[in-house]
Amino acid sequence: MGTKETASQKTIANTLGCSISTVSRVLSGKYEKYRISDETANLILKTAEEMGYIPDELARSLKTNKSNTIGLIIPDIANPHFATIAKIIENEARKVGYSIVLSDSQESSEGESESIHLLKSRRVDGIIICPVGSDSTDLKRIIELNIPLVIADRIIKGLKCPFVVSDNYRGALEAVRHLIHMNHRSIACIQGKTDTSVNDERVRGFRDAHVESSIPLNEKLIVGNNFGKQNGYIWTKIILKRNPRPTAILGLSNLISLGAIKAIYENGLSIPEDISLICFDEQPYSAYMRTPMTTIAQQTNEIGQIAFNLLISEINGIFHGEKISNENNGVIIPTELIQRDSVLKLEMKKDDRIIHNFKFIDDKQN
Amino acid sequence: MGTKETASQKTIANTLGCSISTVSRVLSGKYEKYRISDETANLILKTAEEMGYIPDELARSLKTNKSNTIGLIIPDIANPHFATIAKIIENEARKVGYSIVLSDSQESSEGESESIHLLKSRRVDGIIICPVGSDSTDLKRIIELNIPLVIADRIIKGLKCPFVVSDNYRGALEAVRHLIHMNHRSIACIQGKTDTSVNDERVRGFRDAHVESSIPLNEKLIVGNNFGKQNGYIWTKIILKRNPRPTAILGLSNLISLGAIKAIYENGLSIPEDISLICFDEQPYSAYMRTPMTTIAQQTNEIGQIAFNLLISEINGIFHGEKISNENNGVIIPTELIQRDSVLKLEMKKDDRIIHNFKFIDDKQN
DNA sequence: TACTTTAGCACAAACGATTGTGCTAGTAAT
DNA sequence: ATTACTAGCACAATCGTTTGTGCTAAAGTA
Repeated sequence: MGTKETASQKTIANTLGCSISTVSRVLSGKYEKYRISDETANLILKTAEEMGYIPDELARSLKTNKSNTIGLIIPDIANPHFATIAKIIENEARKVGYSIVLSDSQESSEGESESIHLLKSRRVDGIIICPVGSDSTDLKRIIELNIPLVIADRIIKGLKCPFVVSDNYRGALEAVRHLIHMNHRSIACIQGKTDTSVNDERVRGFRDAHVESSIPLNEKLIVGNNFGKQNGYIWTKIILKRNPRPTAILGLSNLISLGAIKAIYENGLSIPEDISLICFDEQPYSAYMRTPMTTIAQQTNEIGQIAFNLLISEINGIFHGEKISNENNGVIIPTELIQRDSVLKLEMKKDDRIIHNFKFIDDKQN
Repeated sequence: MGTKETASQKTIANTLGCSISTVSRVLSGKYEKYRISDETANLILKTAEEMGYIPDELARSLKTNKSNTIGLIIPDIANPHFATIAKIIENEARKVGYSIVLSDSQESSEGESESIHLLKSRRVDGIIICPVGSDSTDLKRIIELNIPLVIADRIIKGLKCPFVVSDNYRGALEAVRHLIHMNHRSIACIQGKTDTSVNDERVRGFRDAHVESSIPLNEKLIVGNNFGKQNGYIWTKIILKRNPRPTAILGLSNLISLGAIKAIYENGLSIPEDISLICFDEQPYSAYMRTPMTTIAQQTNEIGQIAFNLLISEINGIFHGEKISNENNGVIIPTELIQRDSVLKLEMKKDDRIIHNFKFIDDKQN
């Protein structure tokens, strides 16, 4: 029971007795170029308004070969970090007339492949992806098809495509430096999903901070395998049983840290008196925890903003025939260590005194 | 420099010397109905594979008048509550072949109008909206156009359209009952954006809880005007100066409560010894705050799930010519009070003893 | 042999827009 | 009066699909 048939240029042309092309030119504002009289133009504009004309973007895209749509693939949109990135991208995109097709890959490679396929079908003008793993075959295919692509939040090595990430290496490095500065010598690292750049860079920072201070690194203190709360909980439980117990934990994600906190409290210990904790990802509540958390903050807004800008450059570049992307247009955003109360300054033993002679590692990335 | 021209049915037909229609029928799996020989079919399938054929959903949609796309309008995708809803909807949608076009209305009516217009242009098959205000003109127009619509998380009165919301009234009612049960008699309510159903229902619950227990309600203790952190902070600061100071605060959003907590600590007070606090929205960190929070949890996943199911029903209903929506297919999801440590049991004065004779209000909604 | 049936496909018209080109009538120029 | 412009629009192809219908040749029937 269609109350109103939706008006098309055709309907307008028919009721007015003029041709579709005239209607099109008026409605798209190009009526001067094609010398449509003001009279006709106004008439068309008026009836279009009256009939509630809404341009069909699908038809338009089909003809112009531009969908004004960008695909966004996110591993978990419920994660505030990604949600923030998505928000910025959506807001920026809308300002310049793009819509966002959102895909949640659910941290799985299959989901990611599926999403990519979907977006290709929908002929998006470009794709921003926070990739799930380190496999680049799908992404390479996108590039081969000349679909503008930018990678956000995580790096995939060997892929010629612009990217933007936090300086995860330096973030971890500085966090551990701080721990060492507070005289911690036995630091556990609960990591996230291995083989992702985010995780591996953070672990690398963790390692190098030990190396530069000549602190022996106990490999058995690098544990865990995903970014979730469970992982943090389980491994903290295990670590707390170690003898001697580490004096500090570096949690490589916000959720990991939440799990760690749960385990610590469950065991009747307190932070930072019994064990210190630093976690990645500043959150609105970080300051309001039982003990306010020392965190490594990422500039999430900037990541979103830059990802979008990079994509627009790609789109325009490709659109004008010049492919501008190369390996060098990657952007690395610094992190910031926010010190609160979750790290305790330990008493220093005499023979440990040398350790403050940091041999600062020259940390080159990319 | 197009390395590969993208293959269309036309290209396939040309290289094979057969007609486009045959290709189409084979690729869409309807070749039996049209008696295409297995030989031809296999040949087409094979070359389609080889040429890397990807169906053009735009063209398909144009022809079939079905975009397999649903529009999702969210006031703030960075808010975990909405992000969770979005996630569920995306995941469910994908299972049945729909893509999501995401719009963030940024809590503004203009943003919302803009989004709606955009989605109409893109010929989405249906829209799920978490509306920003109480204005229904845009939404009415959607319904007039016969575009399937469902409203999630917030209600708009007088709109004939399926919806799903939390039982905000009962959530607040039970929270305040609990407070009263713990002998609080002077309870402040820091509210969110007025004129939204979420807020107004919660305030109504707040009021009725007083009424049913015959507790005098001090209107001056209902303060605030948006769901943000600032609002919670500012009004808590003000309230703490009141004399006598209220013994408890009901925060109508998670962020409001975070602001309230900040203000309370800043003033050197503690929770719950100096003042009790209950907040809406359970969060992953609620249990790990300085004092674990008593919260009113919403079943966010269910909201998303049901919103999606309602939309699919609408889409299928309309698609088959029968409009099934009416005022009665609204779904209300119960909330759950999660008791932790942020509410203190007060000593009861003698003359207050009657108050436990709850005249339970018969709370009918919609 | 002549006629009907059926398998197997091609033709062409849509869907709603864009855009190069062509056509007509009025005005200006010679 | 003829030619030359120009203003103002219409025609028709095209984007990549889908789908109703029509056509041809081989097979079956009488």
